[in-house]
Amino acid sequence: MSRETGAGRNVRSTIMPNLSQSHPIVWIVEDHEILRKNLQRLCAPARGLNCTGAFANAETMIIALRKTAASEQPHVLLMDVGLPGRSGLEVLGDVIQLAPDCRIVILTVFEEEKKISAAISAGASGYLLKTAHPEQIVDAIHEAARGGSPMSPLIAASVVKLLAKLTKPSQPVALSPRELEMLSLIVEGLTAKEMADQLGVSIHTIDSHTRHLFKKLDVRSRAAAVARALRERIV
Amino acid sequence: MSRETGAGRNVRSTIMPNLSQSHPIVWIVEDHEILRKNLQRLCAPARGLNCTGAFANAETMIIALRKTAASEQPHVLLMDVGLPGRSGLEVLGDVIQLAPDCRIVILTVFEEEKKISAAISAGASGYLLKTAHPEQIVDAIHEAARGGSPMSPLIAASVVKLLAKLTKPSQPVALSPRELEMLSLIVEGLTAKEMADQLGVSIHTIDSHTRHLFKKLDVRSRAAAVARALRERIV
DNA sequence: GGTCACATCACGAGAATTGGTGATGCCTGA
DNA sequence: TCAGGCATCACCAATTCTCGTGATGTGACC
Repeated sequence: MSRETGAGRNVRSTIMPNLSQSHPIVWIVEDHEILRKNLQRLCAPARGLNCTGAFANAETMIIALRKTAASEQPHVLLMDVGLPGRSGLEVLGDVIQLAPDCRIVILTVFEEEKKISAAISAGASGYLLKTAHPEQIVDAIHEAARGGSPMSPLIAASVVKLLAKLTKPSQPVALSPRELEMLSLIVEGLTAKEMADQLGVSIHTIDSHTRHLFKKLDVRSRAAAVARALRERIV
Repeated sequence: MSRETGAGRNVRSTIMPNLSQSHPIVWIVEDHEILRKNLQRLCAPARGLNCTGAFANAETMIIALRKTAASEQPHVLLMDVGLPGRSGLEVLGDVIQLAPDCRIVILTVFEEEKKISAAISAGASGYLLKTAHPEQIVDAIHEAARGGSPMSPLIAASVVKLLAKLTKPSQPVALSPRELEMLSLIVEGLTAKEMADQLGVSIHTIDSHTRHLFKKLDVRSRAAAVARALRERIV
């Protein structure tokens, strides 16, 4: 997807070099030197980009970022998160702290769900497979600068799968309205007495409903009931 | 995914005997007639696609799907989920039930987070904005058939935002390792005695830890502790 | 009209939880 | 060396929860 849509984006930059100020500032973190140089070349004014920093590792990038004035901070940070595993995602927090508006695009080889979700939690915006074509990378950087989250379809598939897992309703248990109410109040942390007061019924009633609820949920304690309720999104 | 099928059915099999077999079968649901015809034209063998169904609404599509042999079911279903709001996402469950291997690509106008997450929960794979270019749509269908989840960067941004919200660690409470263990076991539904047995310590110890835990979590019951733990992803 | 699910209420016993208070030993960092 | 955090254990009292076994009334459904 994302063909070269940017036809009219910045063809004029070759004619009017000053316009490069409006080009997204791009920083690159990539340990492989040749790849880094290639990426750097790719983010040229001719493509509407302005690469002002390229680093071999995340640490030096952070150090540089610390010394950079807000106006010169990158709009998009293209980060290789390779096999090493370390040194990549850990610094995302620092980046966000130092440059809250910087969009982070991860460049990765594998599509491990774990790493992807970790990267998202850490604040990354886009995810590209290293197999992406140069034009796709350029497009992605522009999309990211524009507030989008460019990602390779295969990575997106992982993200979708994850999100589906996290949001699926899954309410196989049929609870009566009253039982559902019990469950909600228990989850709220109320004691049986408080529930009775709040609902204006006797504690015995609460007790009875609760026991039916337990039977349906197949649990033997309020704590376990809460666990089931929250995990299966019943409440 | 599962492309092995498609044996007969193509009129042009006389002309291009075997080629179209490898083309993903595409179905389209789009109420706007002109748009539908355009999409239909787009999914042509020349682009490596094989559109065998185009419907004005989801209901007729489902009816058709019910009558379709597994081997002729679509590999990719392109669905317009327009303003009506209804009639779109509700049927996704049916589609998945009838054709589990069918990848569903949503074509939408807006990027509402709610609808997007609803669609994902319902089982959609890809999400395109209607502003996408024809070639992007074709690309997306191929990506979907290949198991990917093509999505417009803006939509992906919503998805990422959602996922980030759902997976953010948020552990402002500093618990000791032992207290964390208590919490985990409580969430598992164990009683204090069971915890004591499992950990090989006295129930008094469990008791004490649990009370410290409660103090830190600012709760007064195991149920409430479980609620906090799960809601804030402490466990 | 009978059955069934549901909401309501009740008693009683035993188990579990919670809340004080206090003590001992271990380890770590200042 | 010493304070402080942590894990461990203990006793005691009050409260709460869990469970068994009831009961009544109401509405839905066949």
